[in-house]
Amino acid sequence: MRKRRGAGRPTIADVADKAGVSTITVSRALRDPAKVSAPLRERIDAAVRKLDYVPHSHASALASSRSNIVGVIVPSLTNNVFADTLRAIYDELEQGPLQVQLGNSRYVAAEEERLIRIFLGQRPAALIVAGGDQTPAARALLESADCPVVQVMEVDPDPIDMMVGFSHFEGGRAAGHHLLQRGYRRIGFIGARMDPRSRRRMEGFAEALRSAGRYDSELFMTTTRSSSTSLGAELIGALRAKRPDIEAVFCNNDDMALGVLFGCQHAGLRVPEDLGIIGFNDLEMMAAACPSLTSIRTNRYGIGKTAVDMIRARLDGDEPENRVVDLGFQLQERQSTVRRV
Amino acid sequence: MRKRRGAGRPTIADVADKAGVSTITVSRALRDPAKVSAPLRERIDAAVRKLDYVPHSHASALASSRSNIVGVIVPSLTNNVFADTLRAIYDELEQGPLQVQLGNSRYVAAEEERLIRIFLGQRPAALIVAGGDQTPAARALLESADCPVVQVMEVDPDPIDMMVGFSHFEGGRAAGHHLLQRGYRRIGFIGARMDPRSRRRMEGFAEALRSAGRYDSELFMTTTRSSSTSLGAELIGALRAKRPDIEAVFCNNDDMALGVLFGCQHAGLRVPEDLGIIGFNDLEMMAAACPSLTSIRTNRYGIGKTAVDMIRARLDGDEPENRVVDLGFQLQERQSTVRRV
DNA sequence: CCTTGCTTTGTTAGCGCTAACATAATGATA
DNA sequence: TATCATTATGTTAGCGCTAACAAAGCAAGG
Repeated sequence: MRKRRGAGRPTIADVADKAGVSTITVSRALRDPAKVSAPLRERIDAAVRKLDYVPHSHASALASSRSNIVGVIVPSLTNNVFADTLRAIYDELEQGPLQVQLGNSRYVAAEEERLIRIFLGQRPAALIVAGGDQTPAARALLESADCPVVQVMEVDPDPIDMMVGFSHFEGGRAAGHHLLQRGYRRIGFIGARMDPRSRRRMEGFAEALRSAGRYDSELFMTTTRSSSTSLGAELIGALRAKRPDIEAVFCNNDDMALGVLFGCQHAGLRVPEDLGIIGFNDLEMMAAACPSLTSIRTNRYGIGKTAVDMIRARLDGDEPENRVVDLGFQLQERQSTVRRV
Repeated sequence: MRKRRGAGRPTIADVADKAGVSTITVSRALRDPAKVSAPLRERIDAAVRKLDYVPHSHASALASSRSNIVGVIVPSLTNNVFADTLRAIYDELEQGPLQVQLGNSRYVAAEEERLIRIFLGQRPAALIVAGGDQTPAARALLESADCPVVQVMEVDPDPIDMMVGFSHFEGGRAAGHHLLQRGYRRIGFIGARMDPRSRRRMEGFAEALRSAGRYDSELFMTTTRSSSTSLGAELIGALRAKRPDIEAVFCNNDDMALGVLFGCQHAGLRVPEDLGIIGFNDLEMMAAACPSLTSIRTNRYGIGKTAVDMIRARLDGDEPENRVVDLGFQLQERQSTVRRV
């Protein structure tokens, strides 16, 4: 006789045998208990426990053309910003049967497209992608995907499907207004990586300065190198070498801002007296730093939570009220921008 | 007639038709091209490209009882330590067909066990789990898993299967020796979370002090709260309130160490003159800080890379030379422990 | 009592792929 | 040339689950 394959773990048929029902009844009892009468449900649950049965997710996915996988594509694993959002997604999905599959696009659009292709090949239950700057091909793929798609971290009037985040442009503008209001005049910008979101922050910031007649492109310094604390220290050094008269600087994220602070301390400059500093994201360390650092607080955890809520709603058949949710930001004013007059 | 299901994307049968071969030949051409003659291979490749065929990973997993999923279970998503290791895993696996499935146990052993169960239900190609402190049930599950299992971040003479990391006990001991060698006498410890690895660091540290007759339990302060920069500042404040004579402190990680530095700065204490500080992990910011912070450098990226290498070797049928790889650590001495005599 | 409509359970036939076995084609050897 | 070993391809039967349809059970209404 031909050998049987697999034969390791108990299958739904074993559970059905033990409970004295058909396999489809077991299937229903596990996926939608309301569809099965109480006594059968109990017998089935008992059999499941006794056999230590774990449904074979691949078989389920194949039979139903729908997996329990939520694909998540982020551009970085080491960036705390995404870590918080990811943590929220994991926390939220933990309750249900959905599993996260995480992809790292490393800020490369082509890589993101490749990941979208792979994920779609697995018929995911839903997809979460960071940002709104997909390649046209990637966007087309996502638009024709027959599952909910949530773009996170940004807002845009024209989402692929659903979207939750905030306006980076407005965040940058708020940073600019804050420094102007504090009386700073020669105001600069330091930006690393300069992905599309950082660029929009910079544009909003420049816009604020421009509308006050304070925009000076010489005080803007950017690089495509990835952001880090030491890079922040390095760039403020370079910027001050070129323009020692700079009074305040907006950093495209908090790591850079912390680096600027360290750079000032190493150079013997006082913050905020000699240089005002404002960061972006308001990571936990910003409040602890000495002096504490002003930043634009963003609700990264809330973004992840909302994304999952939107997916859940859609999977339950409800249409979310708004396809685009703006979670906003708050300016957290701290010592690093308190200018003595 | 009964409706057909699925019917969306092209299947392997479509490719086989187009190339004029059988499905199994297509299957072989895709998985192991050497098994198929060159002309057929080319016809098949052309058909794959023309149809934009993506293999259905669930069907493959079901048929072969083996998925292309590498399950990774870490206790935290926001801890930079794991982020670096994860990044290495993603970087390495990107080349091949293997996909990462990431689980977050949040430092809860029962949650880790649950995740192991779920992952095993998917017949993963391999599993990577953080640390060596699984519950007995979890350990039993992993021992009977018919796939490679790598425990990362630690070393232990008795691995479940394979292991790569370093000795936290020795790391702690090195920190202790360093402070002693620098002439510090009243030496303390600050630890948050106090997961098993932090505890082993503390034990190694205490061992070093004890062997020099310098161990003073009053100078050790721990909490189960999760570590953060502000918590570091808070704890050093509490410790100094109790024992103003403390001269140096080892922190169970770098976030705490940075917080201790900030706490000292807020309190007007000089580092290292009034207090020496040494951290653990040597995150990027440690070198940039002012003063720069001494730390124990660990090779987190290397751990992830090595874990994948070990898995690859095993899947290729080779037995790795060593089932336990110790990647060690280096003491990075910086300004925060330079004591003037 | 039968009909109607609902709920609960079962039967059957795949989902798309690959393991195992079968066979044909090729080359090497006696 | 016949025989055997090897390689290249094909046939068949599932992997474990669920969609679609079928049927049985039950209550309410006429």
